[in-house]
Amino acid sequence: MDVFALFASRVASALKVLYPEVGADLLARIVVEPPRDAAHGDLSTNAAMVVAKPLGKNPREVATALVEHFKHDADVTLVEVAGPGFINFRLADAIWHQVLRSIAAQGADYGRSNLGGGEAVNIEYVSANPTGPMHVGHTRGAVFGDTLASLMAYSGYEVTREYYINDAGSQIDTLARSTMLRYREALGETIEIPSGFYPGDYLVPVGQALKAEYGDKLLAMPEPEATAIVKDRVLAAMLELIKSDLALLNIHHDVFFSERQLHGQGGDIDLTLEWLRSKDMVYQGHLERPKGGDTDGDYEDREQTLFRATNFGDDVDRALIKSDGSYTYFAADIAYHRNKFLRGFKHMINVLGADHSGYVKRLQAAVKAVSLNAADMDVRICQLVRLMKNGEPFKMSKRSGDLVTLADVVEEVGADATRFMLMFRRNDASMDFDFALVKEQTRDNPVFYVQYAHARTFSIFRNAGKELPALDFSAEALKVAEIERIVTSAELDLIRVLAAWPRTVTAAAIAHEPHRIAFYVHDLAAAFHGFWAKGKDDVQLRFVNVEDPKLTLARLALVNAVRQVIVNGLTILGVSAPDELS
RNA sequence: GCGCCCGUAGCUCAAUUGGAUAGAGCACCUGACUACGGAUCAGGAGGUUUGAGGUUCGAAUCCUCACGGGCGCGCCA
Repeated sequence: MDVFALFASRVASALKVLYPEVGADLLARIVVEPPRDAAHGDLSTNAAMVVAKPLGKNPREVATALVEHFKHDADVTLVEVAGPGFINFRLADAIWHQVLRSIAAQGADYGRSNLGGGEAVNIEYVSANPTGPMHVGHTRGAVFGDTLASLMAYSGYEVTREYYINDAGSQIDTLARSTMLRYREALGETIEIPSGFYPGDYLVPVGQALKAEYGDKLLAMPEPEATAIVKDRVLAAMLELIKSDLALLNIHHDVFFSERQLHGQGGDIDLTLEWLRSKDMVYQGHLERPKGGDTDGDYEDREQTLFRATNFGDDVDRALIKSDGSYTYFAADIAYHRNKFLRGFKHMINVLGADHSGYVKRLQAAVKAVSLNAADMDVRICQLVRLMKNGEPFKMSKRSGDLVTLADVVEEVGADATRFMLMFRRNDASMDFDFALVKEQTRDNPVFYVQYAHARTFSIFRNAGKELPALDFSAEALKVAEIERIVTSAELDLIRVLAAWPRTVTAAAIAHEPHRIAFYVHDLAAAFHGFWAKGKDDVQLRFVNVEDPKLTLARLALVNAVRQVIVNGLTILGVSAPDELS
């Protein structure tokens, strides 16, 4: 049950009765939301202000008519016009009791919606080059993408989590050559790693595995043949490395899409270019010298094959074929996104790092072109994460191959804290990640704070079992608890927070902003801790009342609802909800 | 030079996507432990939302221009 959605439909039908001429487009702009200031009421709507102008009426006049209408609604105890034409509602306790019952009935599904209507959405995230282990820079996008995927799935979308493997570029040749050196090293040679090669020692085991499998036979082979073998082996090894890094954060993709499979004669890129040509989206032309960017001085004015990206909102048209005749990275990417579209995805989301912000427009142009505007592409940019320790920037070693890795971070602070902290911030602003803070078990640390709230619900049940050993508080018993006994404003306020969960999820899913889930869960934890502490001042507010088992049961139902919603939120975030903290 | 993102309390961040008096935590000050684990809570103080215009019933949010910070710019990937 979503109280806000319920009243949104009541407001809409009231308007239809009062002003039949109001159209659907206008109704769609009406929102029913909690007022910023709780003193204004439980619900607030802008309906009168939205509708007044097109009707040629005064907002307060419309508001007054609506207020009259809602005076007959049994669920409303107070309704009034405020400010320029807001309508504020105060709801009857019975509504909040219904919310509590619906949480008990729906359990893990409380908050789940059919917003997406089962439509397929492709979410591509991480897509780090398969040339080594994941470093900390990849971590934010990985967590963001994975959480967004869970959020969308929870909101009724058919989600595919996808990873694009950039295994076709020249960096892979370099990777293969670097691995070849490690292979020679495994055979006993003394090696020196030239600059430009990958120096990381994660390639050592790959070289050893090649020795174990081939002995020294690779040295005797013609180079192209040996390179092909090494490339296959090292790519597979790097992919396993990345998968195991991601697994540390419980991140698992459904599809690993190889760029290599797009290349080759008659491959997707060939077919895509052919298709683009048939739609007149490709031409031969010249590109302007990049302003201020031609640092190498290797710009050469020549005629080349260009994609009409400007027709789809990009700043300039983009090259598809390099001077050596091979395809550009972007050409492959167009083919890749056409592939996504042909697989049935009309909604695509790409999660990229800040260093790819310049790529957004052309990516969106590509999707518009290959789908003839039938598909949409949202690109979410995750800004940089600055590692901190005790308020000081965490200095990373400049020695290459010695970056802070994802695995380092998880080992240091754990998967839960890593995930939660990275989601406790909008994605489009840079953030500080303080190692020391995340390990503290205090109020300062939001991960701990939320998990403690969850653990506290369990301690309350444990205590209830001790104080009222005869009381049955199984799930079945809680479902038939006398919820009506819950009447104090402190308790009802807590239910009000619980009632906001469904609309929080929906709004977050529409905006593609999973961080809102983290903030909501934190708010709920605060409300719960606050209520808990009231029991210290006022014994009557304690959850367990030995003299009144029925009231106790009703309050345990409230505690259980809080527990359930925290779990629902943490599940989307991919953070565990422990029963007790050590 | 151009594009994208950001600029909110001393610090780290929110703000229901255009809503009412801009809110939390930290730090600072004051209070609450014979305890449903106080690993918490209640309260105080702290703001010209970088600046200047504009749009409208209404702006931190949208538009324009400055200023400051970050990331980019190509036939790289």
